[in-house]
Amino acid sequence: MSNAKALSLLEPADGQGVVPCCRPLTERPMSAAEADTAARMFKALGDPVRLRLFSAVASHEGGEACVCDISDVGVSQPTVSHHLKKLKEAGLLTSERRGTWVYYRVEPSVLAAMGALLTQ
Amino acid sequence: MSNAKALSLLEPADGQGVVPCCRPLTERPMSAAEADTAARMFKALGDPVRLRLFSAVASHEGGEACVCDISDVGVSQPTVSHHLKKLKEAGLLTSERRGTWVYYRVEPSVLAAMGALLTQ
DNA sequence: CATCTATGTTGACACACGTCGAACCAGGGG
DNA sequence: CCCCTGGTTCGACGTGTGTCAACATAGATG
Repeated sequence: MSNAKALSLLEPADGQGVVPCCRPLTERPMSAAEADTAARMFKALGDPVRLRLFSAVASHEGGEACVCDISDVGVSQPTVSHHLKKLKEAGLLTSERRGTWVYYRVEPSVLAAMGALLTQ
Repeated sequence: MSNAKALSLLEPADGQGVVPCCRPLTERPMSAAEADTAARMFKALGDPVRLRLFSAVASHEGGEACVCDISDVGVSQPTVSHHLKKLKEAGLLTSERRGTWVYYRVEPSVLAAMGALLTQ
């Protein structure tokens, strides 16, 4: 469950954690490496079910949501679990088990980095 | 070649053209319909080659680029053409033939809408 | 321990996707 | 008219993806 920090758009900060990077993709042509990591995150949001799950977590009060709160998106429960895993692997979400339930929350710096990428 | 206005995140303006819409996906859970159209655009950017092509067009001087200017991304030329078509279908690019060459340019309002979606 | 609820994992399957070579279309010169 | 160059379309092939039912695991609770 350690989330492996994914392959985000983020550079490791000096000591720990991550910092936003990435200037707008309108500024200069992206390199192959940049495109590779960024595409992984866009791809994660490129499925309607995943996008709804991500939005549901992001907009939930307290910045986190239990699976039971957001699993009403029209697909089976295993499918929900599968998509949440994909979002986690892409570095967009983190998860934590507390008692009976598992809570997901968004990785805010990653969201910021993607937003910056699409700024003009 | 009329580009069919795609299924963008954009609402048709009163008279013509499109206007940015879409509040941040952190603001409230996306509906199925919203997620459907937005996911189509994220999906289009979810491939490294397409992302580089898009970035190359977006960052090219004059806001437009001939295919010959950007087709050096490591895949065959038919594949480049295929990806550009996908980006066009997603509403991210438009194309126009002028004489011998075909020029692509980004749909700026769409870029803005996607950026707004990822704002916190 | 037995059992119930909440999630995750596995295996299978149909379909979508990325890629290429070959064939094809559009203009611009000879 | 032929041919060259820039681009798109076609057909095929292997791989990836979304989905589900069935099974497995983690805590809570009796």
